[in-house]
Amino acid sequence: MATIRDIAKLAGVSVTTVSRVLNNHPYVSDKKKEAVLKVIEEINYKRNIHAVHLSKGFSNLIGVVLPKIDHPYFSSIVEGISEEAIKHHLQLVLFQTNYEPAKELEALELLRGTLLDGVIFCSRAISFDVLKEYKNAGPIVLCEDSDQSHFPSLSIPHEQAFQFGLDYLISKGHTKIAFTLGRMEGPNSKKRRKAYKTKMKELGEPIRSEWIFDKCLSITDGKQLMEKLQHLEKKPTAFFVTNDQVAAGILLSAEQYKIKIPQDIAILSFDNQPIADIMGITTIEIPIRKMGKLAVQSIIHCKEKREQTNKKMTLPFRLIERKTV
Amino acid sequence: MATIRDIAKLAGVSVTTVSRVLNNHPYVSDKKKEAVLKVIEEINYKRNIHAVHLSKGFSNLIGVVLPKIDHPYFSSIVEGISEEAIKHHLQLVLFQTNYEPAKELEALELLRGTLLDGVIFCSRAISFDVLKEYKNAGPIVLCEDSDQSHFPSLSIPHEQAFQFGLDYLISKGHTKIAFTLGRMEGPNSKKRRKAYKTKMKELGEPIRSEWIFDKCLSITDGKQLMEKLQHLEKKPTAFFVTNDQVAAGILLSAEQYKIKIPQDIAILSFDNQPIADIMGITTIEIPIRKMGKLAVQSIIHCKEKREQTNKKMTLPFRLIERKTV
DNA sequence: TTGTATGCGTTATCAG
DNA sequence: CTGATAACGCATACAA
Repeated sequence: MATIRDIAKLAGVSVTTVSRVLNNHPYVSDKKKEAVLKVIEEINYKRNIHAVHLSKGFSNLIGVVLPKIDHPYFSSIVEGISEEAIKHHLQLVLFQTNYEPAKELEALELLRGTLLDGVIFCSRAISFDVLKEYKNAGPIVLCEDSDQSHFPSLSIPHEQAFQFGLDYLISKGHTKIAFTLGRMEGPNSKKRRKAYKTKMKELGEPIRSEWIFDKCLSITDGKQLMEKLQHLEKKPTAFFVTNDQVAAGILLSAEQYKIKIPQDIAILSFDNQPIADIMGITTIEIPIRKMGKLAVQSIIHCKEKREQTNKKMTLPFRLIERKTV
Repeated sequence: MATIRDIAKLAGVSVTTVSRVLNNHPYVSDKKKEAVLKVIEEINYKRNIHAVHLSKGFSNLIGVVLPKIDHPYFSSIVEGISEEAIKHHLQLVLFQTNYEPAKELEALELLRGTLLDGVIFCSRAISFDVLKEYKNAGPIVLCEDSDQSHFPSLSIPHEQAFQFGLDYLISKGHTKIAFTLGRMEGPNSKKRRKAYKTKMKELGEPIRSEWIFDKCLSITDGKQLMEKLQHLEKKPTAFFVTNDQVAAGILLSAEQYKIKIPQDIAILSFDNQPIADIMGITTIEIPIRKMGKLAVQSIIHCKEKREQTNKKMTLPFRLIERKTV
């Protein structure tokens, strides 16, 4: 492989001049610049990026940590991240973790090893205490509704949004409300549970643990939910679900159980993905792509200012009324 | 940041010994090894990965090129790739291209610049001639039904599969068959078109260009298709569509047009994603995740043997009969 | 405007 | 088993 030294020799200049040309620095005479460019073209030179990284001390690579890329919520975030990253000439390194802490740590270790200029956690399983150990490893941003003040975070206000949704269901006459969560112990789920508890207390309704369904993320989970519903002694009149996928699963299997929506059961979900539009699902929109973009901007901000921010960024949500409530 | 030199000094050994310990080389006395490990632990040393990469000449990073991550087909491939990559301690660098050649070239340039140890094209827009220029840059694998013999490729036999699907529709009494494609000029689409042409000729049916729909990829595209169908003078009795998403879109909007499936129109699609199961879509299964896994294995093979293979790998497909034909 | 010399942090070579 | 030293390829103070 040819190096800048080879180029320098062939073009009759110094390596510095070659480097300057390569990096579009000023103070290079047109003549020499041309000579260098010519040689580069001739021998089809490409610079060794590892050497650039080592020398500069950074890489333009950022890590994206998520449990599963094959889910609309996460692939939407990544799409947002990707769009913004391209603008800033950043490359994305994907960490599909299945919520295994070891995999999440891998990303953090690479951050510390300076392979990554920053890490975006779309969701996480590792504890806060572990995360804090990497506080100084580089920029980290969390896409979750977080109360901590160590890392920047990015989310809709889940508690408020969930309360808002409950109020909407209540305004439609529902008091018997069941709900689903993606991951019971996830930060966002905790907020949702809290909102539920508060609101049920207000209503004077009991908290029925059998009306809280964990690990509901996919369209398949929604379908299975309908089966579980059959075995419920006391049935709710409304379902407030994790996301549009779950809602879609419910809708698609409602017919076989002779359940009419919204007459028998109302469905309210989160996200507002295309499927919600097509199936007429009433949902609370989350600006998922926007979250991705802001996450990248946050990383860049930390990188440029060389400072660790811990800004909590709250994004707006809004109700999209359609036909399931 | 601490370096191995610091460690060496603190532990009273040479940098070589430190390096040996770091890389689990033999021929290090337990005593020195322990001393080194102790210092490493104490100062919380992490090695600089750029330096490792520069020194070793490779990076354990592979590029994944795709138009859009937010589509079940592509996120499934990536999931397969990811699963296999983890086993081999490879990290994935994502290139979301929107089929812009410049973005695809970026991945290839990084391959040439040795940042990437290999590149997997899940789909591509650049021409073959351009691609060939990177033949020697490193391992490249194509997830497409390809006739070329320069790069390894990985796909179901699209022409055969499409013929098979047509035969199935024909066996069910259909001869008026329309179809959709993701990208008219994509390699896989070309095969499908070819199969269609052949089969229609056999049947003595004319090729109606208005029965061929391009750019159908998403659930939304499927929905729009139903609207377009209304304006067709002569209507088909069956639709053979790009993937399950399109099929789902059709099914979900059929009702509003008072179209019964399969009575009025039969639907056959590709992929066999979860939504096909839930909606009862008859589909031709493509082992998408498997493709991702094999792609990684192919890259690794090239890397290890230091040889460019050009093996064309053909994966099996199979019909999943459900309720739409 | 140009070039020399040195640093970036690790691994590999080879002599001991 | 151990260590000095030379790569790896580029960027950049500093000197000219």
